[in-house]
Amino acid sequence: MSHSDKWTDHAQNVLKEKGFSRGGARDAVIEFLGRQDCATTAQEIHQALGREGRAIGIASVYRSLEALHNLQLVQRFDAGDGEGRYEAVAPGGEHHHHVVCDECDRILPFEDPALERVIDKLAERIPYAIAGHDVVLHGRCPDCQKA
Amino acid sequence: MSHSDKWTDHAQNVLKEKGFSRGGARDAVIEFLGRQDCATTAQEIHQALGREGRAIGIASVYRSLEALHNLQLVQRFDAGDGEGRYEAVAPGGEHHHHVVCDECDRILPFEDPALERVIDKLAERIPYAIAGHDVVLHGRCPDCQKA
DNA sequence: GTTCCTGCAAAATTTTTGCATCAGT
DNA sequence: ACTGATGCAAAAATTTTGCAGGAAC
Repeated sequence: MSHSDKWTDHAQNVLKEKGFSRGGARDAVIEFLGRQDCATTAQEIHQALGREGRAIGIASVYRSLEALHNLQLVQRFDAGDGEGRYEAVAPGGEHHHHVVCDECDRILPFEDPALERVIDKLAERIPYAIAGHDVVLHGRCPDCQKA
Repeated sequence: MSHSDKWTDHAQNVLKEKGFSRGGARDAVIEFLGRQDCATTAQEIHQALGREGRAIGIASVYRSLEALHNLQLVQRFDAGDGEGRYEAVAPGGEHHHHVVCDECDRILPFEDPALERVIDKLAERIPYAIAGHDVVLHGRCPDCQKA
């Protein structure tokens, strides 16, 4: 069982537990998210599924993402362009963050255990019940530095 | 000279250096940002200035924010609701981050030197020229935990 | 006087919602 | 059958853009 299968199964299980009925549109969104290795926008998901011959309504994409986000199965963040980006959250909590090129908008994922430790630690002294976090670095990618 | 005066002056100086002409709308936005202690949305800025009797066009708010952001005088981030939030960036680079309540959207700023150190360190091994960063924690605020 | 800023209105985007219909249970 | 998911279209909200008039230099 691959990593993505693990997440898609987990997501479907949680949805079933919460009393959701299954449907083709949300299944397609879940399957798509399960095989991405970085965040995608709702519009990208919609277009990609359309190209694959599994066209679904854009409203269903948003409704699926909303449901998955409410159940903390997907993480939402904004790379700085006002377009929401979504990605699967592994059940174990392992996850990555993003560096965004301010010129070409290219996004690179990265992970850093020390960063996670520091955030977990500072979360303890904040009076909120912390459920998650996003870190977005901004800068110029190697290609744009050359230019 | 207060902290906010320092930033507004700095911002105006940078704009002048870069060849911008001065104008009432952008002045109002800069003055407003200079006296906020946390991030505000473009719409909030527009409405607040209107209430103060200094109504300016919403387009000018966006154009001012865009110019200030390009010059790295303001930082933009998204609390998770798809509405961009902007705040002044101190010349020295000192800054804070945000915790957002997923239920009531209340935002609390916080700062953590250890977090800054870890981010500066990991930025070294990323092939981007890092210019800034945002950290957004998500959770439930004290009031929403009670409810 | 020339250039840049501003405001208004229109447009473009992203996201949400109403409603009829269809699929899952 | 009943409930919930889906698609389409309309609407809402945010942000961008064109253009004419006015302020800054």
